[in-house]
Amino acid sequence: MKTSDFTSHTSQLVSTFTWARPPGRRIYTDLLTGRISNRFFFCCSIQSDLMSASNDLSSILTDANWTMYQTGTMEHPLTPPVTALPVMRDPQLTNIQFTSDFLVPLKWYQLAPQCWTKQNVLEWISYNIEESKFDASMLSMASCSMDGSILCQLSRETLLSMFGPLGERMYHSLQDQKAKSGVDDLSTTYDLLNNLLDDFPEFLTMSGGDDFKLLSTVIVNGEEKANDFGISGDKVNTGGGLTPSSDNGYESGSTSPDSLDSSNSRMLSFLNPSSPEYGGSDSDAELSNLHFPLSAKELKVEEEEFKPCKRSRGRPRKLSRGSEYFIEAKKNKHTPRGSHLWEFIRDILIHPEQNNGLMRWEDRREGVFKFLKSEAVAQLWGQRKKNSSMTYEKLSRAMRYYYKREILERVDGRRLVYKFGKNSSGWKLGEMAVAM
DNA sequence: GGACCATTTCCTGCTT
DNA sequence: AAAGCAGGAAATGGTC
Repeated sequence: MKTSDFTSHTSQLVSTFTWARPPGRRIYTDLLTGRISNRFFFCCSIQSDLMSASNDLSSILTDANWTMYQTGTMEHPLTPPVTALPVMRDPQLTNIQFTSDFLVPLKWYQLAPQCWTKQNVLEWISYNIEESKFDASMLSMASCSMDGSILCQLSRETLLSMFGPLGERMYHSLQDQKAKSGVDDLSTTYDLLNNLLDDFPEFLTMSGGDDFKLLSTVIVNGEEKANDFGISGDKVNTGGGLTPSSDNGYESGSTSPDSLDSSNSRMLSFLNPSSPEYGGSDSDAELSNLHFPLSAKELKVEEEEFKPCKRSRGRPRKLSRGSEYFIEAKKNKHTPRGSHLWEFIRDILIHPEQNNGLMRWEDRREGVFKFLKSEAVAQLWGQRKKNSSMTYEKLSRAMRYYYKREILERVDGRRLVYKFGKNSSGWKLGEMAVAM
């Protein structure tokens, strides 16, 4: 394979390892905040995920719509081949498949469920819906917003609850797929990527910008492996802050398609409620609220549905009836006390080895600091608060409230720069030394 | 159940 | 033009 070939298909490789690109952020956020109908969201969320994964923006959407609309007898595009799983025969290949020239993202039936991306999960759902002629209106939004690692954590009862009449089928389908894939996929994928990067060092430099990010850690049979690709800063963290994943061996990771790179979440697990350090679990609780009452025909996105609808001010209600089950599985306790925004910010700053370039001190002695990745910090804060629609704009409003309480002081004329005030604590070097 | 706190969300206007 | 800042207003979730 030539380097140029590799370059031209980078996004396809990346699609199997990353998801950090947020092209659908606005649409996604607008949906969560009620500006766009759920029906539109269904399409957008799929597209959003796909944009992050591939240059082909339409295939999964096409598949989903195909499923919803199709009444004939054509073969479904997501239908697994009748033949044996092609990829599982080759333990060297996991989320990517080599053809003569390219790297091609694999389908759900070619992967262990634990390795499924959100797209793969959607494909799997789509396939089963089609096979069973299931009415999609029964489906919970929660089922459309998780990746395989989360899916695999769900109990049979949760699946039954989530998929209703289709639950039994989905459960068995999942079990079948698990049984078919006894390969240590991620482990080999990790090694494979390492080898690829050895062979193609250019890859490290062509991933600049915000287009995508490599995973900095990979979970292998319940253990994360640090990325040792030697990249730092915006692209990849070099591996500090590893945390064990959840008990069953699968890390739930971030659940928002537009949110912070899950690697960042792990890097900052000390700040993350899903990490053992916090004892809670991260989830997109709001998503499970969003039952999309769509039938197949209703999936057509009508123009008027794009019009933003005005929503009420303030924080939207979190839970609705019917979603408790999924939330139950994800959420343990309420937010621990003492986890205020300014403390969250402080904790990022005082763990420089783990803050992954999110923020930095401008003047440590004076308590002046700067956001380097404002949206990423906001996303992380959103994860902490189980709020997938958090933005820097909102976070900064909360920050500005601290001026009055003198927890923060204004720093005029400098963007993204704040200063701790006299009512903040725990950031001064002296204080920290005492604390230790 | 209500008061209160700490945000969250939306908004308009302004500045960089 | 886009992003960020400022701050009012209204709303929520959690705690007491």
